Amino acid sequence: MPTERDDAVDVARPVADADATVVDGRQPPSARVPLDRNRIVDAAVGYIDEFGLPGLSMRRLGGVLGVEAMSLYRYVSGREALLDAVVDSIMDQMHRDEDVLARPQDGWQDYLQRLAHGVRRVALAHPKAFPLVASRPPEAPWLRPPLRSLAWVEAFLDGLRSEGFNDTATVSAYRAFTSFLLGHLLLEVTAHGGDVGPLDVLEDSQNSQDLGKTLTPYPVVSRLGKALAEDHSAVEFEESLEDLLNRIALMRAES
Amino acid sequence: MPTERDDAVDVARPVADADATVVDGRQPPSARVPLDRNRIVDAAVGYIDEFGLPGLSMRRLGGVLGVEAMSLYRYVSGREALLDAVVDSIMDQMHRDEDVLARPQDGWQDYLQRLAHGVRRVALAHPKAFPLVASRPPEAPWLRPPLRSLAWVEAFLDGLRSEGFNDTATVSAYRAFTSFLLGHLLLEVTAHGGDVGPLDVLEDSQNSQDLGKTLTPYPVVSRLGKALAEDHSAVEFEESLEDLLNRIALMRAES
DNA sequence: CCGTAAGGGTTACACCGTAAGTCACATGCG
DNA sequence: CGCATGTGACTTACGGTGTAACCCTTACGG
Repeated sequence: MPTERDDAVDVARPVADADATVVDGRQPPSARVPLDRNRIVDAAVGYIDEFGLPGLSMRRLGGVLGVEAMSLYRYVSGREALLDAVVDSIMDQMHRDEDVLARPQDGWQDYLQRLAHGVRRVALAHPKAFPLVASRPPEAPWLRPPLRSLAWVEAFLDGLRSEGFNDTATVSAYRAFTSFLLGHLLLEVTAHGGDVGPLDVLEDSQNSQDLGKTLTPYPVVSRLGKALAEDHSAVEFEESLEDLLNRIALMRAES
Repeated sequence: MPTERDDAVDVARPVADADATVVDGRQPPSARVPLDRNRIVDAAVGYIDEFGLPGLSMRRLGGVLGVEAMSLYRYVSGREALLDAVVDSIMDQMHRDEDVLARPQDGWQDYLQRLAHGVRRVALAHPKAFPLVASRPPEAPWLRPPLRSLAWVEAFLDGLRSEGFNDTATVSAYRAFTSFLLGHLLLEVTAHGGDVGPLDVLEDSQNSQDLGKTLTPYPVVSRLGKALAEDHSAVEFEESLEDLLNRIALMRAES
């Protein structure tokens, strides 16, 4: 019994409702254009890139896809799983972008350089999404269900093993490399407006803009503020990466 | 038209309704024990430490404090502000724990060691909360409203300035130090059961535990899994920190 | 004794994730 | 051809969330 609610629904109803009983007979065979998991995940990534993670809801994502929220549940088991898939998708983007994950060919140093820059490029391409990636790392796959973005981990470990790293050196290098990327890119990305705050997207515009010289009890901070805000992090990334590679070289030698 | 919904509200109504008018006359002066912002924030920190960030809701937090959710809004302007306050509180805990933030006395190297270990101790003390801290760094205080955990930043910058670092070296050191801590501690903490990021799942216990030898298409990962899961990260922290200090020494010299 | 304001409770609303049921159509089989 | 079956999307419904707006009780200063 349809109960005819006061129908305040003002969203655009796509199609196929009011006249379902009429002849219609107009649709070519597959008018349904079934959505698939990839379309959903891609839409989610796009939404996060544009509006940020907090605004992403199942209903809203459904709206983007011209579909009711519940339809998504046929392809993703829930919001959490969707976010996992988003993380995976972003990480696998490296694989598509170019051969970042290919076995080392010019020695492990260049290999790690490629890897690092690949990840950095991905992070900067999705500043709003990267904190999400960072906050759910490969999910300790060696315990529990597994399945996060293991292709990356596998490529790293395998690549180093094939370059003369023994097991312990490989593991140490993995940890050093990972934490380096995590720290650097998180910092870089949040400086670039990658926020995690829930729904401030709309506008926070000007309030209390008369902070001309409001009392800041932190003199050094306020003096160095401009310098801190500046963005030569690309250079710093390069330098830190070089140091990291030196350290990894020591690990390899010590093995 | 209000339509008089079927009013099925069956929640337990607590107290203080039927007999409010009676004499009572028993309460000593301040029976209300007014809650204040600190009590709220502390309760929030405690809740996150115990149950994780995702489960924290205003109503639940109110319940912990024996208060209705809406009463919290008199002290914190909303959930987001509350989380900001939690981050601040955790960061300021360093200040209380001991004199981590005191000006350098044994040279800047020992100062930075103290700082690093102070932060690490805080991170390990609140593994469930640290990802939250990491995901909202000092909020680029030099732009916009400011006010995150600037005491820490100020201490760092001031400490280094007083130890012969010029401005650019100080800023570079700050960035290197911060990203180092971010990366290392995030990794360490999430390995220790730190919860996932911003606003996520409540609880998903064991499902599909029969992963006896499910097909893992990642041979190296599964072989090195045990080693990756092991936890000698304290040692690694120490070693990486030492290398970092060397790098910072170079920055100081180059200035 | 009466403002008056603060501390807290109560109601209401829009939105969220999602379990469960339904309906339209495509495709198989007899 | 008719009918069973399955699939993909829509609909309804429920409990939970953050929070705006209002109400009530108490404390206290005049």
